[in-house]
Amino acid sequence: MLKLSKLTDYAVVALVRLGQKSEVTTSPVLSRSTGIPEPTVAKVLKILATQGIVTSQRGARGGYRLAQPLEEISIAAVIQAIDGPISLTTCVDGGDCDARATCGLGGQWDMVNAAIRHALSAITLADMKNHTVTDRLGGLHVPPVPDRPEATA
Amino acid sequence: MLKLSKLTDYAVVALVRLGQKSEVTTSPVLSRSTGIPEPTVAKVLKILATQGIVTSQRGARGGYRLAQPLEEISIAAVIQAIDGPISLTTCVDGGDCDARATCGLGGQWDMVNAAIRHALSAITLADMKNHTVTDRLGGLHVPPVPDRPEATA
DNA sequence: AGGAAACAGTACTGTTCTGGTCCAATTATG
DNA sequence: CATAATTGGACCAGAACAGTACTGTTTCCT
Ligand code: FES
Ligand code: FES
Repeated sequence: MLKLSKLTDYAVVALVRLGQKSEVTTSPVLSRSTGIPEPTVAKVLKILATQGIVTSQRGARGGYRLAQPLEEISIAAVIQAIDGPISLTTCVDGGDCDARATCGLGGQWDMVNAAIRHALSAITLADMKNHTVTDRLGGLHVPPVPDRPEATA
Repeated sequence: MLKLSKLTDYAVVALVRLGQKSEVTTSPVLSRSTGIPEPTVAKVLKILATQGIVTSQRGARGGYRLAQPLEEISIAAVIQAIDGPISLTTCVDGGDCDARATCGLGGQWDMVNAAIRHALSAITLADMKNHTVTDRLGGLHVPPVPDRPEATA
């Protein structure tokens, strides 16, 4: 459905909230603060820790902290941390496609894929927090769209 | 994984190949021409027919034909026909999100979502065929990313 | 008219992936 | 040193997806 997992959405929310705290924060605290179920936010933070998005402190009095400021973390980074690499089609980047030889459209998907990746890389968590996404989107608004004839059912 | 279904990939391949034929073409022929397994290409074409992307001719000597020229069919249209609507997060467009009230970042995802949708709408199947995707991509390359917003924390 | 070719629709099955839960390892505290 | 707090990693259930198979309907050719 071309949708990213709910975990990724939660990750963004948790990270933005975490960026507003200056001290190490535990999963339960973030859960209450964001409204995300506690086990889920815990899992998300765990994954983000392995990917280096946040740093973790084990043991009592432990918790999580951002490894980088919000401005340095892009949406794409979060998506890749949770959802895995951004690959629109399975063919890109050496996927095992049966029709690779005969499909005809060579690395065209790679281009589209790279475009999406760039777009998502341009938006940071700070943009999400400050609601300045619209501002950033001016760059990727694709003005030259002459006509958009939808499928006439 | 932020990837669209393999069926969608096949759909694009089949449509491009179909656009190169001027006559009605059958599923088996398209299968041999593209390398996609015959049952799969049949299924894809069936779906595309219901969505009005292609027109079908039943009976012997039947087959499929494009309902519109390749230049008029956008990638987004194909994706929506096969994969369903493009909604990056479940929250957009009235999804049932538990943390809707507390998540803080309001409709920010909607903006990102709309940007992706626009980008995919700007690329047509003809671009895929003619390998002119890179050309179109100039519009959504997001050059203005130089300035990082100041840390408000 | 009869048979063959091709699409239409449905249903089924196997697999993958997501989302969520549980228990073990680790560290500060008293 | 014992305890409590907190992360880390493994595990399991559910859903979504891809692929396949079958039956029915329509149309052309003989
Ligand atoms: S490589 Fe997968 S369809 Fe072309
Ligand atoms: S509405 Fe779903 S996380 Fe904000």
